[in-house]
Amino acid sequence: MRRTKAQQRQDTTHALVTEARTLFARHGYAAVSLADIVDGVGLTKGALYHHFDNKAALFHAVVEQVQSEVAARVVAAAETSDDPWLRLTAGCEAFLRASADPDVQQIMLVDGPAILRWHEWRTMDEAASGQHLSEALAELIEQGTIPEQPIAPLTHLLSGAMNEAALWLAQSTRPRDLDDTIVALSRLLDSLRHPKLT
Amino acid sequence: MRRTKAQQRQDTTHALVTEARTLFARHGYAAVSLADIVDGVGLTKGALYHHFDNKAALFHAVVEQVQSEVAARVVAAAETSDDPWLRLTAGCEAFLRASADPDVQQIMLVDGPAILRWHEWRTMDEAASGQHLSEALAELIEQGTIPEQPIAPLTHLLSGAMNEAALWLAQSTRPRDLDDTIVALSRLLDSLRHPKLT
DNA sequence: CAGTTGACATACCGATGGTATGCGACCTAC
DNA sequence: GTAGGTCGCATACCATCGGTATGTCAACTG
Repeated sequence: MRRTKAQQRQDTTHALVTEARTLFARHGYAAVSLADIVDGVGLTKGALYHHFDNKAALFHAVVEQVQSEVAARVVAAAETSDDPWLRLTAGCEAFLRASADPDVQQIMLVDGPAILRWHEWRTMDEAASGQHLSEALAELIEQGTIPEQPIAPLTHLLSGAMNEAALWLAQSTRPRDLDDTIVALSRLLDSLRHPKLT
Repeated sequence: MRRTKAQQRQDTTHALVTEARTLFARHGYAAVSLADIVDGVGLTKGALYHHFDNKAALFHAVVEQVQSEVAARVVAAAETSDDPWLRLTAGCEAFLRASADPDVQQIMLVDGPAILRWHEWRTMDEAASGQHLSEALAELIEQGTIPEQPIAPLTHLLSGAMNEAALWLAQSTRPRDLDDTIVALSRLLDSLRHPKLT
């Protein structure tokens, strides 16, 4: 049962992040104490503070994990097609479905902006799923599918729309709501490549 | 200096809510202690707990105040016209401008969903600005300006888009971003009444 | 194998949200 | 108008929690 130090370090940090993720997702950041987390892994606060600067730093690691998983699912969905437009719509739909996960809900969308100050949260979100969204939009503009326009505002409008929709869907009881939302989102996206007739 | 008890009660609660709002908006909910709040008003925690069940209840009252102000501004903007479509767009634009207020930012959009559990926050937001949005959409469907479709998903998509856009605009340095966002939002809204040509 | 570093545990502290209780000003009933 | 009750608030206190200081034993390094 001899373990190398590097492996031991990786094991404990991973265990802490995993346990923290479970508790944060279930009860919310504020309602989870560090004692709850370390007890669940059979460690003490000394171990936690050896690997993380403070509670927020541990939460940061959890958010990184969750966001990377969401980003992976979005990318996987987008890569199923070569057509930039289909990649955009597929990515958006994949994001909505991924956000149905309660972990994503509470950690990424509810506690994330409040615990990490909003700017830091935005930076992380940008680096994860937001990145692909703005890239997809840029590509569509470049190839002339949607008209020339500033990308940043559009990215935030769409990203915010999907975030809020995901939160709403989480507590919705009617299964139809998910489909209705995807349809409504598709309509909005479609409007980009069928600009209004003036 | 005799005050009736009812007035005294109203005065102190109002003072507490006002002071709490200032501090919550400036430093965020978690960073403000109850001692900070009562010191600023010249009272003690005893007074606070006589009027509010706990810290979250005080925050709830603050959110109610902020949301009612935002709703008032939205309604005022919407009432300038009789045309349902103009009332929708004017309301949306007014919401975006109202959300530029740092109080609205931090309290309503960042801390709100995390402190009040999301469902409660959503209920309050629904009762305030969200109400007018869905009513406006319903009216437009009824009069045939936009096609028949489920209202709830659309409401949440648009509401989320504006919330996120407001947060982004708050830390944006370029003044043009606000105008660009309003334009982009108008495009999305316009797509509702100029459905895609199939 | 000696000395150092790293991975934790233990013990402790200050701050903070929350509670129990006491007191004086106001209000009501007679 | 005054006695008893209620209300508005202060004081004192408690438990918990995030964070720190320090000790200890295993693992690495020369």
